[in-house]
Amino acid sequence: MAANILLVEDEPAIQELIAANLGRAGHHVVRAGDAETAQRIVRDALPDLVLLDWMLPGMSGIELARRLRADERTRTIPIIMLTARGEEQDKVAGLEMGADDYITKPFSPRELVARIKAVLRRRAPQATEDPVELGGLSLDPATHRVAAGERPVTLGPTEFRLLHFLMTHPERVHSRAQLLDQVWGDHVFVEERTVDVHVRRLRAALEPVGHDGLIQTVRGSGYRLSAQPAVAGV
Amino acid sequence: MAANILLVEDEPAIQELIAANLGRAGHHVVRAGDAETAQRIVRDALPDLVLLDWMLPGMSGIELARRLRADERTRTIPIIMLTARGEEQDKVAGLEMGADDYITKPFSPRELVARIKAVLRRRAPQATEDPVELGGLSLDPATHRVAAGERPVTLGPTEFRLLHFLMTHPERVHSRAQLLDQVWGDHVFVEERTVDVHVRRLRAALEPVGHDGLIQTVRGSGYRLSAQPAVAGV
DNA sequence: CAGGAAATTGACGATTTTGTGACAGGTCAC
DNA sequence: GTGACCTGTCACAAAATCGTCAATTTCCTG
Repeated sequence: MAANILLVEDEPAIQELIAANLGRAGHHVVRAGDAETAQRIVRDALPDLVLLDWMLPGMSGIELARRLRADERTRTIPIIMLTARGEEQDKVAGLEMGADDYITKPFSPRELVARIKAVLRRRAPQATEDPVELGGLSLDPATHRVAAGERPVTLGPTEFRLLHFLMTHPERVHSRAQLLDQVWGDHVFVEERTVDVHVRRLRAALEPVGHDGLIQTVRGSGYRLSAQPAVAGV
Repeated sequence: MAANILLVEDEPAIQELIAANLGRAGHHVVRAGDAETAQRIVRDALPDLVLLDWMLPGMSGIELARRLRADERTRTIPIIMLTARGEEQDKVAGLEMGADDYITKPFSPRELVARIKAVLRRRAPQATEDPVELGGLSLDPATHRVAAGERPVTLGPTEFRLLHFLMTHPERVHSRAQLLDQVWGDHVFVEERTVDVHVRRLRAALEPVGHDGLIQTVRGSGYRLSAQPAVAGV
């Protein structure tokens, strides 16, 4: 249950206190004093969870949260907000922004650790930065490129993440609900049928480069990416 | 995705509101106004999930949660806490107690339904995920594939579940009623003859790949899957 | 060997699930 | 601004699957 946690907090004393407690709980903590630094660290280190103070000098916490949610690589990283008492409207804004939880200062270390545990438990591990290759189709998270042999494939952010997940978990059938969890993140509320639409868009992008049978429909269950054809004819 | 949900809430108005929303989402809701009643219902009905208000007359929600976690049979039933704003310390206790999630009042029906779905989903992966192999026939729930040696077999969802059940319970005779319970679910109302039809469809799919005698009819009793020939005679 | 119960089979309409095209908002770079 | 994406949701079309029935066939009993 140990995790890499990025702590974004401008007050040194509080930063120290929290870091000490998280360290004692077995987590590895990286700290940032402002949102800009935090943003860079997130991109570089892709932590498992971000503990985010709402009141920051410069870019606000809420703005940082928005940006993390806007970037497809960081979209699914859980965020826990730290808010001062009485900033009710901020909480609402934060939750709408896609924060997974919030905690009001002052809080007990015990509570903080418990919430982190709960949030992490909700999320399945995934997302590597390594390039993936499968049946002539290659995808590189770092450069954000997809290619079928020589020919490049252009995808929207969501289709890219969807394909990335499918390629890193091939052969297996994924229900629409699981795909929503893994690709969209479990804090979003979207219709399951939305998955169908994105699968269709992905198929449409893959078909002209000769990968039409790649994503298969398993009726009643979900979708599966497989190099093998769904049925071997004859 | 429909589930049996136990709602533990003492305030009639809220109880009504939540129950209505869950009902609309396709869940079957049983209600309890206090922890003692709830405890009895859990033991009798073993619901799929417990929605538990923290503030209850008599035994508190937290105490109920503790007892559910202490009992072997109820230990794995997911619990979602309903808390009022500001009951911070209770949340901590609840999460440490093993609640799977919590939601703060007031909440939107949509969010509640979404969280329930998420929790049930996480609980979903069962031990039924293991591949089965029997007499040259293999079935893998994870990839949703069936193959006789090299040759793939295509099945509809119901035939797939039927074959899965038969392969995990081979050499035993199952009555039509038992098969309906196990494969269709014990709540559906379908004719027993329907089982015959699906057995036939399954046989039809298995026969071209050399597994014709696999599913045997036991006249007057039901069906049996066996690698052994039906009769030793002749 | 006849009678009848039990099981198989083919057909068919109803239902469920998935594919598709369109559309209204929203975001972002210019 | 504004125009080029991207997204999530619909409504409808297309396809696959389901459950039931009635006609047959099989099999046991007496």
